[in-house]
Order: sequence, then structure tokens, then C-alpha cells
Amino acid sequence: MVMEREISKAVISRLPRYYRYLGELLENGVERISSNELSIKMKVTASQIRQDLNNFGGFGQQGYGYNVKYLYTEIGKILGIDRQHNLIIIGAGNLGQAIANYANFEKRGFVIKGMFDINPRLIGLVVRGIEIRGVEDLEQFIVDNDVQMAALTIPKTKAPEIADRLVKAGIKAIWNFAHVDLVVPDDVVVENVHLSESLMRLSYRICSLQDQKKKEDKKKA
Amino acid sequence: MVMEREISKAVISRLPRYYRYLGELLENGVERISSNELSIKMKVTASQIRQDLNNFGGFGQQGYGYNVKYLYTEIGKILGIDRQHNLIIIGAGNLGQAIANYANFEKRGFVIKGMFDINPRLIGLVVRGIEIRGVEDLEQFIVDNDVQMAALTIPKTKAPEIADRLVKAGIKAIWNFAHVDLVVPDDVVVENVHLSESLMRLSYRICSLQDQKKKEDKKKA
DNA sequence: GACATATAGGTATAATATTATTTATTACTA
DNA sequence: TAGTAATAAATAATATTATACCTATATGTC
Repeated sequence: MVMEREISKAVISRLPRYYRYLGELLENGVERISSNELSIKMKVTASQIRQDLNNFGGFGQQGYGYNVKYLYTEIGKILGIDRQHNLIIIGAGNLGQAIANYANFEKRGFVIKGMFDINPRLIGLVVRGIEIRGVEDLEQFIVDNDVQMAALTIPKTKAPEIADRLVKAGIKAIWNFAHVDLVVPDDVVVENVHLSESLMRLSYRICSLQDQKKKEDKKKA
Repeated sequence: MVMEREISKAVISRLPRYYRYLGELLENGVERISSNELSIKMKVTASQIRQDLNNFGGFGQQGYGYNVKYLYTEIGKILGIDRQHNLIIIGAGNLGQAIANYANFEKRGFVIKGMFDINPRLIGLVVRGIEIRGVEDLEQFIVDNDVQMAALTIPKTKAPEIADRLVKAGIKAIWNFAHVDLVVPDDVVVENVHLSESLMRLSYRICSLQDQKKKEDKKKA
């Protein structure tokens, strides 16, 4: 019996970055690249690239390197970008609209099927050809449009309740921008984008750098 | 000679989440909490909480636990949230406006001093009392307003050039939403928020969950 | 108020997970 | 054919997380 080795989270979180760099190479007409060249561009070790990719099979060839286009599409398959993901956005404020406006998503199989909001002033408006609806229709819309993903760009107070409704209606993935940790069943995945936490990390880093500098200056004096 | 132990990145990235939970406890009037109680709420191990906090000193007391308010402010200090950070936003599109509108930032010492854009149609508009300016004034504005942080919510094509200008003008921290890796000197920190990569991770996870399920179903049959 | 007991943080140690390094082998390029 | 460069696998080095133990403090009981 072959034991399927679990692929580490660290590897997964690096894949999109490989994908991005390969996409750029592709745009620039680069046909092939060695792990070594790529490692210099990306500022990681060549061995890490090779080991990461080898988790999914040998995409390269000895003496040649990696075929950029092939590797690009293969990583795309691994990430599931070759499939279509039907997406709705809950919360049609600036953040929701920013996501809706990001055209590239559609290139990668993410199709925005609808936008929802509770604010009556927004309902009826059209963003990028998508009408903003009230949340009353949510469940029906999800079923009718075979939606499996939802971006949650609403305040944290409303998020858990809406998340429950989404899950009950059959949503399998939540892209959560609200500042709460959602509780969902095992077969639903949540990817958190906690902007305020990101900003705090930045704050920490800038402060610790400055403190360090101060200490060094003091030592000199 | 005391060797300053470097605090691991993993610990830092967990701090904002502690901070969030403590803030909520504080709002709910909870005065004290043990690592064990907190661990249940946060779904992490109690020992991880204790070890994480101990990197910065002993904030708790045996037999008592942690004083919520004290711990909250101490973590705030560690994260540098007690200090004032003057911030500008480059790119006044939906994403930039979303950030500007997020009121809570100001509660935590992040003061938005200005917004900039290259789009002439946006220049002159006022968002949350902040006028959108053209990027010509960028350098002067940074100096005049003692700005140390910049959020970059512009397309990837413009980002490296603007980042260079920011660095030259004295910016020390960049909150980068553009889909590029910025190259900056050692004394400047960059925190990336690559939304498309986040979405791809979500896509991977949903797909791998589904594939796994399919395999299990097949095994049963 | 004193004592016993449970609580709970701190800290050292062990276990895991993740990265990096190294080596041998093999396929392809030029 | 020589050189390049990936694969594969083993090992070493780090980083991260979990476990276990020690001890101070709080709390309840007499």
C-alpha cells in the first residue's frame, strides 16, 4: 500500500509565488529555466524549488531545466486554477468592489456570479456588470448558480451569522476578510485575510528594527 | 554578555491574534484569563500561549492567570501599537479607499496622513476627510508630515517605481498590496498582502479536499 | 490566621516539522 | 563525448511545537 505523504503547508503557500514568477517568465517569452536561475530571481534556494516541485512529481528534465509553460500549467492544475470556481461576494463596500474589479481573477477560473449586501442604498447598483442583491435571496442564488466559494467582506459582527447561512446553503470555501475566526464544518475551508493583523506585523517589524538600531547606536557611543 | 535571542517569526505572526482575542475579552468585561481557558477559545495549546508570551517576559501569575487588560496593553506595546504611525495610501481605488475607511486603524495609532493617485479623475476627491493628491507632491509630503509608512494599492506595473521613490523620501515600512516583490534596502520593511496568492491557496485547499473525498468514496465502492 | 490543596505560569526537555546540504545517478545539450 | 542540471534519497541543521515538571500564588477550610 502506497502511503500518500501529506504535502506540507509550507510548500503549498509557496506554490502561488512560483506560479506568479512562471507567469511573468511566460509573458516575457522565456521558454525554459533551471532551478538555479529561478532561485536567483526568487531569492530562495534552488534545492527548495526542486524539493517543492518534486512533491508533485518530476516536472523538469535533467540537463534542460524546467519548461516554463509546462510547469506553469502543471502548478495551475495543482492549485486548482484550471477548474472553474463560482464565487459570490458578500459585502459590496469598497473591499468587496475592489475584489470584484480585480479582473485577473477571471483569467484564473474564478467567476464572480453575484454580489450581496444588506445596505439598501447599494442594492440594485451594478459593479462590473454584476448587480448587487439583498441577502434574502442568498441561499436560492447559491443553489441556482452552483456557487461553491464566497468572499466575506462584511463587518465582524455580521460575519458568523452569514457564514452559517453560506455553509448551510452548500458553500465549500470562504475567503474571510472579517476580523473573526469562523467556525465551520470539516468539509468547508476558510482562508483568512486579516488585514489589521497584517498591519500589526508590519508595525512590529518597523519598531523592532528601530529599537535594534537605537541599541547599536548606544553601543557605539 | 547576554545574548539577545531572536524571536521567531511564527511567534510574531500569532501576536496580533492574541491581541484580538484579548481585546474582545476586555470588551466583554473579563478581568483575568488562564492560558488554559484562552487556549480553548483560540483553539491552540495552552503551552504555546505561555511560551509565546514568555518570549517577552512573564506577564502572568501562578494560580491567577493573566490580567486581561495588562496583557492587552503589553502586547500592544510589543506590536508597537502604542506609538503613532503616520501612514499614506498610494492608490485611491477601491482597495485604497477600503483601507482609508477602516476606522479601527486610527484607534491603534495608525494615522492616515494622505492619499495619492495618478488618476486625474480621483485627484481632489475627499475620502474620510482626506484629500486625494497627485503623486508629484509625494516626496515633499512625506517629509512635511513625518510619514514613515505607506500602503501601496496600485497596479504591479507602477509599484516598483513608486516604492523606490518612497524609500528615497524616507519611508521605512511598505504595506504592499501590489502583486510584485519589492526590492528595498535593509532598513525598510515590506509586508506583502498578495490577495491572488491567498485565493489560490484557498483554491488548492478546496480542490484537495474534494479529491480526497472522491478517493475515499471510490475505496468504499 | 494557618495550613492544605488545586491552580496555573514559567522553564527545561523531548518530539516534530521544515529547510538546507550533500551525494550519486541519469538524461539531455552542445 | 564533455558538461550541465535535474532526480532521488539520505543526512544534517534549524525551527517549531508539544510534553512534563517545578514552583509560586490563590483559595477554601478549619
